[in-house]
Amino acid sequence: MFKQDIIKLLEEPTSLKQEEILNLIETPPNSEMGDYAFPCFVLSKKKKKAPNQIAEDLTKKLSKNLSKNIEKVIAVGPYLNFFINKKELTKKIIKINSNFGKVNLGKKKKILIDFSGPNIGKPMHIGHIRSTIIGDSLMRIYDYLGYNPIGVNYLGDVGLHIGKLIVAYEMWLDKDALKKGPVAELLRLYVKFCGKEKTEIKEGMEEEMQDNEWTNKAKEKLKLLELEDKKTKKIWDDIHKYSGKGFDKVYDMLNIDFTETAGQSQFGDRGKDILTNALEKGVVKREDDGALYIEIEMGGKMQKKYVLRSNQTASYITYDIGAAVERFEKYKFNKMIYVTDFRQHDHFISLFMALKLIGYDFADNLHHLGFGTIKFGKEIMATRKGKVILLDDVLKKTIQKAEQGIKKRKTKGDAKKVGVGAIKYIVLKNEPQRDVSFTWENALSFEGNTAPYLQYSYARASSILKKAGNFNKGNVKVGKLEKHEIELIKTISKFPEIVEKAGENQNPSLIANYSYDLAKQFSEFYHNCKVLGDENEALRLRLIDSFRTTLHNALHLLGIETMPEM
RNA sequence: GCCCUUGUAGCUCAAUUGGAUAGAGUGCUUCCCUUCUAAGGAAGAAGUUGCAGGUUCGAGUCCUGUCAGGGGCACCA
Repeated sequence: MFKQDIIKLLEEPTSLKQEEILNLIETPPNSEMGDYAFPCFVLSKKKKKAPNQIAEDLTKKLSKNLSKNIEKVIAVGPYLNFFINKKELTKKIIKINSNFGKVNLGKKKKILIDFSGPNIGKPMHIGHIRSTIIGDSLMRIYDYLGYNPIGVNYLGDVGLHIGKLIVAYEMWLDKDALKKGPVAELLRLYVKFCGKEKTEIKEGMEEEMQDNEWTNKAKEKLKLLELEDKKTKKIWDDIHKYSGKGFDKVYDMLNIDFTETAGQSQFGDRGKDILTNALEKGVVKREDDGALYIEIEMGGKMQKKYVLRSNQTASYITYDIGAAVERFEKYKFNKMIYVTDFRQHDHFISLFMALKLIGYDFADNLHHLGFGTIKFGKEIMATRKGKVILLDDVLKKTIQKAEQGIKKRKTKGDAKKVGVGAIKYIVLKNEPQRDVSFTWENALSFEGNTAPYLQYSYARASSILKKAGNFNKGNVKVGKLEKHEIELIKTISKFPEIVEKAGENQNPSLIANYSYDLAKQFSEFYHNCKVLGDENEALRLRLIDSFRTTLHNALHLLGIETMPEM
């Protein structure tokens, strides 16, 4: 929080730019050494002096004109260590309000985030959920940073899996089951179809290349759908409707909203138009058999990227081109982030290049945030084989476990908030691009670095404030501070820069890790500093209140809810 | 074959974007509920950061090579 003071102090004597200094400033390994540190190595070349000597010289210079917020500077070897004025920091921290962490960095610029995008007909499993939860968290982070985030849910409603589902729907649908549990019934149909199909697959044969009775049936249905055959269309609409119900239930439970939900199928025609125009301009070329392609540089070589099939039907990239252009026209976004599995990375790179070549300059502002796979045991989940862990089941179990805990301690906690929070946190605490393994043991663990631990520390803080009743919210005298108080205050003060960094790096895990650090600092404080009845009660109540606000905001950015008791 | 990505404590992950003694959780061995919620706190054991070179004041982090896992290279999505 007082970094600016240090930068100002260093600017003149080091003749470095403010930004350079900011990047160099770091935190010493432990707080007895100082609160901020400036390493002098960079200066040693310029000044042709040993860094240790420079540190000492600077100490003498700076000590003369320290600001109110900086108490002391000392040289420790080649480092210049600053001690901030803890009383001043404390005064600031106890004054924070619910806006703490918000900053108008984005100036209302529009960021469109494409996330979740489940395939209709397939249930959401613990693998899909990563895009959903990361995307939602990014929305919240950019909102805090003063951007205007737009969330788009791009439903996968085209492709061979739809054809398969239609075949299965016609043959084996159990209507009652569909009404009772649409998601489960659609999954049953899909798995049954794939089971039949599988028995006919010859070893080593790729799915699309297959020429077996079942796959052909599915392709047949797709063709009918494209020709707008009424009966087929009706089934497709049903699948849309029923799986939509399943999705809504999940989004509702997870408390996730979208600005817009749109099926991929809506953008095929637009994509074709764009490509036809580009063909006239010569950017897109036609193969003898009628397929359209665009030449893209990949890995140093020019490669053909097909954008329309020879039978003139749209492929994945055709839809995406249409969708990107329509979105840009509709929202005039400054930036768009696609949040999907990292396996699609090459696809998005080609998409961006294709758009750029066709002449859309907004292509420069498109990003792909690819995240790793969720593995269960050693295997990746495959819906096809029915080898899925349904999100529904995971949530049900965690909520149940939370209920037991609440019952045991006879408090008023909200089991749903605890269970949902636990799952979100598991997804968010890891860096997006890494693969993560899902284990039931982790999902049901509520101790240590977990959301329930964070919520628990919030509840404890709330409990103290409740017992205190009305407390002084005006000026409080700040006396001598104890070690645990100082650590907590310092951790709270870091929150705003963590939010910025998370936005910059499109990485919610930074906030998750920070939240844990914050809660841990509070727990240590809680065990070491008595609040009620203590001579520092007034100040400590204010401090707890600030802690609670900060943790609440941090968890809000992760989409995790808090409660006063649990 | 080409390209991307990951390798850190038994397990799951951090490490201030190149900085000071690589930290947490979990599991294991102990201690603390007459004290603001024990979903908690304290202490201990546990590491050649896959391996080998290089770059420099300094490398878990950057470069090269190598080994191992995962993925991509379709007119599939």
